[in-house]
Amino acid sequence: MHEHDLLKLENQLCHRFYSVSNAFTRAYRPLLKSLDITYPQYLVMMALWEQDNVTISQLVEKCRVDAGALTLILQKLAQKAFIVIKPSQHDKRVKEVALTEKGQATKSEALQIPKQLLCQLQNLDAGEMHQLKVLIDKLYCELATPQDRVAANDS
Amino acid sequence: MHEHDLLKLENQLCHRFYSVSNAFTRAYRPLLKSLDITYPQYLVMMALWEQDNVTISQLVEKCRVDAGALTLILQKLAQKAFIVIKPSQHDKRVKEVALTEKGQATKSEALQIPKQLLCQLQNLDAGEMHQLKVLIDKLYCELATPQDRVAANDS
DNA sequence: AACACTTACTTTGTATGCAAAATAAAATAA
DNA sequence: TTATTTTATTTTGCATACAAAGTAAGTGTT
Repeated sequence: MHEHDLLKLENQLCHRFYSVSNAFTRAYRPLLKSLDITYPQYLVMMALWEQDNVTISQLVEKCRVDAGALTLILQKLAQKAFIVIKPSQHDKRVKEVALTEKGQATKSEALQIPKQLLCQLQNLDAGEMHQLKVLIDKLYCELATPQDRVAANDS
Repeated sequence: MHEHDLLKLENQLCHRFYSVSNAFTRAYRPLLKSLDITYPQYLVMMALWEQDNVTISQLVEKCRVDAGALTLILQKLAQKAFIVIKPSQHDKRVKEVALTEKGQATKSEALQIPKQLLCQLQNLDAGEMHQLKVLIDKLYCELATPQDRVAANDS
């Protein structure tokens, strides 16, 4: 590849991720509307449906959401009564996040979301989907900062 | 895949794009610092280095940046004297964006950016990189809204 | 126990991303 | 030509993303 081409938008992997990531957010918005949550809030809820009663640090690691942003996201989810945030008994620095009954009940509604979205992606077969995931995971490991990498390998 | 697994974070393609896209932005930040531009501003500059004297609509289409956000991004770039924005003679609705001498000169410095970032991605060989691009492009076509899709196919 | 050090989280300031409404100007219809 | 509709861009309001600074509460050392 010519040096000149290195700066072409078409050749940037980053721009593809930028475009697709934003497209995902837009695609999820109408599906999430009935649940009254945003896409980052949905990520947090998915993490909690998988494992309840976790600390904020654990959510940061699992969801890969910025800690500062997560503070606000959790406040919103608490306002909407999906979760409860309480300080830990053992360590007052730590806060534990737990699903409310409403939060747990919402999981069954949310099951429709991935199904509806997958309908939009019939173009990719299961093999391509898998390959994409493998390649992206490989990419993330190199791209992430050393701290992120440690966290990613732990899981 | 069990229905229960559909909501696992690990199985979400969207979460991978979310993580990697944000990781890219963080990875670019230190590299772009010496140029005094942010990552979205860098996307716009790349588009202009490829084709100068374009309209704002053309930049929206090529960069896939939100039009509302682009207004601010262009104002920032104009403040820093990378570009000049002037209304079109023929159609007063349209604005044309042109690189200044400083903006053009910055391209040679910017050539270092992709090189430095590729050094962080030695894990992926050229074939994998290509495969990744192909799969992501395929994905974008399905994921984008009808309007986006039209624009993507035009290019 | 007093000090330094680390951890968990929040706050702050700046920069988008997005939908929807608003503006202004051109194109089209009547 | 006047009214209607479309197009190009900006504005608005809300929700992150991020780095860096700040706060409070444990830990470790001496």
